Formats: sequence, structure tokens, C-alpha cells
Amino acid sequence: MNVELRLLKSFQALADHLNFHRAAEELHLTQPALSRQIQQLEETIGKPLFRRDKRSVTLTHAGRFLRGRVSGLLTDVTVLVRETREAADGQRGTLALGYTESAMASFLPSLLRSLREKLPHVSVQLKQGHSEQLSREVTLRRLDAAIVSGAGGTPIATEAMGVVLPDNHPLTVRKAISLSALADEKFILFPYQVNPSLHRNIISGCEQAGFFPNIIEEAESRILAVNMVAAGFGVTFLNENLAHYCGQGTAFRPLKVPKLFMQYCLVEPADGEHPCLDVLKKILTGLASKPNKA
Amino acid sequence: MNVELRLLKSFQALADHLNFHRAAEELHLTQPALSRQIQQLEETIGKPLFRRDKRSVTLTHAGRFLRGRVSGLLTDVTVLVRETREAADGQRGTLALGYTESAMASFLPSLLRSLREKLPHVSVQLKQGHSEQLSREVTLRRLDAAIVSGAGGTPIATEAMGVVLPDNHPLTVRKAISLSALADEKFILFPYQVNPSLHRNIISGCEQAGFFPNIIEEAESRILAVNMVAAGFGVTFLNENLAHYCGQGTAFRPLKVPKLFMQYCLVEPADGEHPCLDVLKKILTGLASKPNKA
DNA sequence: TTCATTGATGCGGTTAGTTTATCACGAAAT
DNA sequence: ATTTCGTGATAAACTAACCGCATCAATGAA
Repeated sequence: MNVELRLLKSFQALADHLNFHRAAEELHLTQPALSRQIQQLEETIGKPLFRRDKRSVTLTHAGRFLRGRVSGLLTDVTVLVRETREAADGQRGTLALGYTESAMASFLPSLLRSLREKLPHVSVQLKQGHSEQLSREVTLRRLDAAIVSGAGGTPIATEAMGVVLPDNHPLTVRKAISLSALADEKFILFPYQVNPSLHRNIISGCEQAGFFPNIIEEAESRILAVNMVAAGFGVTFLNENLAHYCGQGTAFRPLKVPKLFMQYCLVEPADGEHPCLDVLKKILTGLASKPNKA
Repeated sequence: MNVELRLLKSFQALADHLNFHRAAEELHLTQPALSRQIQQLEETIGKPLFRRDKRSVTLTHAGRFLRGRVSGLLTDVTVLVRETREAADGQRGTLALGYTESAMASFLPSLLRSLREKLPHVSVQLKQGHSEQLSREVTLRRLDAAIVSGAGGTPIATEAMGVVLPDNHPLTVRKAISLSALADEKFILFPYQVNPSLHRNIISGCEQAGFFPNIIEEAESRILAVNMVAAGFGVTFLNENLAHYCGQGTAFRPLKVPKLFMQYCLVEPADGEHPCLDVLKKILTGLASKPNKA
């Protein structure tokens, strides 16, 4: 014999009314049906829960104990059902989100803040990584989605790039620099494997400006690239939003049109139906309407 | 449509195995039955919990959320059933116990200590009062039982009484005093209403010793009676176990046979089937075997 | 193709639950 | 004392739910 929630609900009603007829009425049952249910519950427990005094029903010791606990259990169940429905709508649960360093350095903080506001009960599990690696983890279902720089998903944001020059460089006199003016420079770029799309973007951009960039170094991080510029190794490109990375010994200048752009994409799994992502995308379109907010 | 525990158990099994056949096997069901149950659960939730990929079953977002919570709920239920069974055996629940001042002053502390040891999960709610009042509350079911002095229940302990004399009283030279030697004394007793049985006991004891006691005062509490003895109003009777109540100006002397006794009784309700009381009675017989332990 | 494995579905039988009607008991009213 | 009402338990008939069997459709492997 097995306990079912229906039996516990019947028990609660009877414990409240201490009267089979009225309790059955509240449960939309007939009195004999309730009688059987209570018998069944008492059978599974093994001991009587009510004392039938031919005139009135009273709780036994075990019944009193149970009464004090059923209520909590039943509300637990209804809460669980409700919250599961909310989870289906994306209001609850977990969102494992991958992101790149550059995304975190620009629009991701405000995106996450909006997400927390819209979905306060969703726990966002963040994991930083490189674009390629994050995309792989999404297809392996170890991440629910990832925000990467480069192609490979739905575009969600673009950021213009600028040039980082040594502060003694003659071009620093200009407020903005055209790509063709950099034809003879030495370039420090990201490794191709870390962000192939950006790498290709830069090279094709230079080729359209009439030269092939002389890449003398590949730096693992943006800060390292800036430091190498300060040390005089060459010049590098940097998102306009990250211009504050440039400190002592360097100067940041935006590019003239045609600019170079860094593309951010949202990578989702094949049958992606994670409901939180719908909310996230809605927030993204909201952010896009007021560009470069971060 | 309503959620039943059977459905949640089936959900858990399928969420564990992600395979209808193996989950059904574990549940001692056939695969179609499980299929229907999952459909039914998804119908009540309103959203799918599993993604059937024609080749494999995976959890949806809502399913993942639910999986993390069902386990706790199901164990809550089994724990509740188990603890209710324990409550029926008296291992859990509440015991509302009335007691008199004198009981607490003698054997009740050790009784309660034993009770806590035998029934650590039973919360004992104590209420002090006079015998008559406590017996009434038991019949009104506001108390599960009461330990009173006097008749009216099953006898559980007897304590010999002694005499409290002013320390300048000539009888203090004797180590024990016969009741008949007190024929000419003035007596301070408990009010009749507070403990009629004791009152009657004392008077009939005195009559058998050949005199009717000269009651000059009725004191509400034992301490008060002792103080009145110290003030020279007369003499009083006191349980031997409470001899330490006698301080400055008084002297306690046991009675010679035939002694006076105070009877303690356990008062239970008419259909008393509170399981904790069985344990309590077993402890009481244990205490009786080593008398005057407290 | 052929076979095995996946989950879904239609059907018949069984079980469990519900209803209606009745019984046995006790208290209160007459 | 008798009647009347209200209590919960019970029997029989009906209904709905559920389970198991057989089968189907879709997919992947040999």
C-alpha cells in the first residue's frame, strides 16, 4: 500500500473538520468515499489516526502529529508545481552562460544586471573562455549558451575598433586614423586560434585598405598587447569601449571609416529551447537600441 | 488534473535513467504505463518536462528544475510516514503533562529525565497546578495526563510524611514522633480544596491515633506552612523528601508507624491511549523498584 | 534492406474509486 | 419510553482509471 497526496489532502480536511460529512463536502466527495480513503491511509501508516467515538471524531496521538506536518508538505507540493511552471517560462532554474573577456569588458555587466532584474530567481552560472572553446562546450551541452566574439551564432552587438599607438608615434597628432596610414606599421594581434573571425576581419580590412599587415607578434591578452605597444614593439587594435586599457606610454585613436568592427554573437545549442534565452535576447535588443551604453 | 506522488516517483525514475524501458523496469511498470504517467504529469504542469529526440530522452529546462526538487519532496513524504508511525508508538509528538508542586519537588525531575532519554523526540509540555484543577483539565483533554497528589487515578508513588516542629518544641528531642503525641498541637494544613485526599488522609490518620486535629490555619504552599511553623503558629506535615524545606527555626521529624502517606496518582483521560504514557508508566515501575530515588 | 531499439498508441481486462442506499449506534427531543 | 436526527461504517452497482499486451512509427546500425 502506498501513500498518495489525495489521501493526505483528505486527512487534512478531516483533521480540520473532525466530521466526515463536512470534510467530504469540502473535498467534493461523498462521505463513504472519504471513509475509505481514511481507512486506506490508516492502513498504510499501520495505526489509526482518528478515534471514532460513535458520536464524534477525534485525532489520535499519531493523528495530531501528522496534522502538524501535512500542511507543510502539501504546500511544498503546490509550490513545487508552480515553480516548475515558472521554470518552463524561464523564471526559475539555472542558466550556464559562457562569455569572452572582451564581452565582459564591455556590455556583459549591464546585460547580466538586467538579467538579474528580469529573472531574479534564475541562477546564472558564468564561465569565461575563448570563443572557439565556448562554442564547443555549447554543442556538448555543458553550457546553455555562450556570448562569443566572431561569427558562429546570432549577431547581438558590434563594436568599433581603434588603434593603440606608442605615445611618441607621429600619427598621434591626428584625432582619428585611417587604416591605410598604418600600412608600414608592425602589428601585434590576437592569436588566430583564439578568435579566428576577428583575425580574418582585421586582415581583410587591411587588404581592402591596400596592404597586408606585418604581424610580428601574437599576444594572449589585450592588456599584454597594449603593454607591448608601450614597449615599442608595434601597434595593435583595440575595441573603442576598452580604450581605458591604454595607460602610460600609449595613445588610443579611433579609426576613420571604413572602420574595423568586432562582432559579438550568441551561440545556442541546436535545439535550443532554453526559455531564459528568450528573455536574454529581448534584453539584448533593448540594449542595442541604445548603442554603446556600457 | 492533479499531481500524485506516483507521478513524481515515475518522473524521478525517468529523469535518472533517461530511458522509458529501464525506468519502467525499476518502477515495476511496463513502458506504456510509464509513458502515460509522464504525459499526465506534463499535462498538469502545462509544459513538457522531457525532450523525446526519437533516439534519446533529455530533460527540458523545466525538467531539470523539477529533478532537483522531487528527490527532497519524496524523501519528505517517506520521512513523514515513518515519523507518524513512530508517533503512534509514542516515539514522537507532544505530551502535555500536568504536575503538582510536590511531585516536582520529589520524583518528577528524575522521571522527566528518564522520559527525555527514552523519548528524545517527544516534546513534553509541562503545566503546574493543583490536583483538582489538573484532573479537570485532563478530562477536558487540555492535558494528556497529570501527576497529582491524592486519589483519582492509578497510584504511582507513595511518600511518607513527617512533622515540622518549631525548633524549640519539646518533641524535637525524639528522633521519630508518633502521631498520638501530637494530639494537643495546633495544625497548619493545606486547604481542603487544593488536595482533598491528603486532607482526608491526615484527619482520618489522626482519628485512628485517637484525636481530631485542631486545624488553626490553611496555608497555600508548603514553604508558607513551614514559615508559619517557624513563627510559632503550630506544627505541620511535610513529605520526608521535602525535609530540606525546613530551615531556620524549625525541625523535621519522621513519623513512627503508623505513618501518614501522601499518594501520587497518574490521571489519564477516559479512553486514554496516549502511547507516550505507556513508556511513562514503564519508567514509573522502574523508579518504584528503587524507592525514594530522587 | 533488414534488424534492433526507441517512445507512442489502441484495445481489453482488471483494479480501484465513487455513488447510492442502508445499517447500527448514540444523543437529544418529545 | 419513543421518536428523530446525526454519526460513521458497509454492501452493491457503476464508473473511471490504470495496467499490460500487442502493435506502430521513427531512427540508427549492420
